[in-house]
Amino acid sequence: MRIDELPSIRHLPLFCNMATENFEALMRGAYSQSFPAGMQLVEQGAPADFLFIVVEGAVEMYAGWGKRESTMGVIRPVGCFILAACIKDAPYLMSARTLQPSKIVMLPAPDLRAVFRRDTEFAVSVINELAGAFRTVIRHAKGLKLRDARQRIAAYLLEQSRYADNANSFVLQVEKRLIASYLGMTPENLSRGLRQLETEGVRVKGMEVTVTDRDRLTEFAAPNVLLDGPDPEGSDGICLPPPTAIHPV
Amino acid sequence: MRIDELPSIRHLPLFCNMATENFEALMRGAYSQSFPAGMQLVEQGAPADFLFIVVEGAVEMYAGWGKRESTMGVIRPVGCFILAACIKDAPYLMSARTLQPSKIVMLPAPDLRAVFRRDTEFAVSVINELAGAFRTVIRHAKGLKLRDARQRIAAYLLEQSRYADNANSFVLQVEKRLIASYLGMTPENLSRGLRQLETEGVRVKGMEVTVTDRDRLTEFAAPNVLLDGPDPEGSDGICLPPPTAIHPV
DNA sequence: CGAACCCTTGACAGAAATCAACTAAGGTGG
DNA sequence: CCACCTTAGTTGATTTCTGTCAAGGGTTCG
Repeated sequence: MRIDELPSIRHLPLFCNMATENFEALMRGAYSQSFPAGMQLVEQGAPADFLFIVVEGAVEMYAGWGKRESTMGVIRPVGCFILAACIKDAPYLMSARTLQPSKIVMLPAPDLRAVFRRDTEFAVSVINELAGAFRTVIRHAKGLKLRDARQRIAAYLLEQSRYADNANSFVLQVEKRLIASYLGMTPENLSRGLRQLETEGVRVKGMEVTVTDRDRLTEFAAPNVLLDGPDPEGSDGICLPPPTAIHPV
Repeated sequence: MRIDELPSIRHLPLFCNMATENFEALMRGAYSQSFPAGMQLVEQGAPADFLFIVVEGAVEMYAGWGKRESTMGVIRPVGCFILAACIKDAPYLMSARTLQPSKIVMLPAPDLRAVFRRDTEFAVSVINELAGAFRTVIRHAKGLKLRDARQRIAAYLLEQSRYADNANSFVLQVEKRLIASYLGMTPENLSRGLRQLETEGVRVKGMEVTVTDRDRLTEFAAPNVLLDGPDPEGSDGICLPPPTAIHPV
């Protein structure tokens, strides 16, 4: 475990309130490793031996069933994933692979389970992390069940705009086929949906999104704190990363 | 707070490991109340003032968006709901209403948050509850994204059969329109789906389900621990209650 | 007995997946 | 540097699935 990664991990909501002594104990058992893009880190169904922390790069969480596959989210620095499986000592429900060259820290799950039993502040942090992650997935499930494909796209774009300080122009951070999978549709359908949304106040050209009529788009998507935010509350792999704003000159 | 409900609550995984002193402190602030069927207990968006515990009866968790509504799960005795919102001190993401006359215990959320800070065993129980609930919703979301409607129905019936000790005949515990909503489809579609599944090894007549060809149904549904169980891991309103088996004479 | 309400069925319209073809961009290797 | 290959994205044609609307049967409950 290299020293230079410790501060950024220490600042994670999950670890920032625990006793230094316990944090250091936890980190003594940690591995740090760099992976190329496209490397599978976790296979769903495998025993949860490690908690993963993304220090650099990006990791896609996805789930498979037979030949089908669906993106569940993307983890960016600094965030952790598969916390719940480690706690329950149960098989991972999602697979993970790097989208870019990434630096990953792995904490042995038994150490994790031991530490929150003797560090209340850490236990409280874990509780908050899990409660937030739960709420994020509930929102995701609500979106899938209550909105149709075009409404999900519109709400997603509006949410991305909000993350980019309500900028009217911004750049998508991940491939469209990944966004499509995350939103529960095929890439073809996302493509067509984006085209159709041009009449609802948003134009997309390549990776660049421009909100042309915010009121109209807002009326169409009917965004809602109970479905779209205000903010990602937990990091356990159930949302996509925020975009970068394009600020007008 | 009546004395006679305490033992069953005390036996909940959430409370069974905490210090008696802390449990009693928690219960001193609790209200117990009986409600008729069809009573709305919680409205999504409201501040999370209470943790709810179902002592008798049944409670439906559902979410709405505009005019649409979707069932997220049913809580039966003895189970709790909206734990995550109480912990985050954030608005409820789901509404709740009684399906039957029900006896409900309500714990003030601030008490809850105070107690797990000073009772590590309780904190660990909360962690396990939330981790389980998270995994249950992830499974639900995976099912929605990876399976089509008929496959979801088949998997649901097979899961119900498993809960009924792998009985080949059992009785559904909730209205079909509620099951339909939970599975993310209209009642009409569920009805047609059930009809079509007669060629895949299961027959449904009224509320009674009979598995006529388990191998065939299993092949069709391709059930999987990463999607369907083994068991509900958390109770926070994201699954439907198990059926009762009909044992052959 | 009537009034709801649930469930079912049919007919239809709309949505989404699939299949196929084509473009464009990026990377590789000669 | 260019030819080639791979892959993401788009578009169109088609089929399949799903929701909607409407009607009728059955049940429960007042």
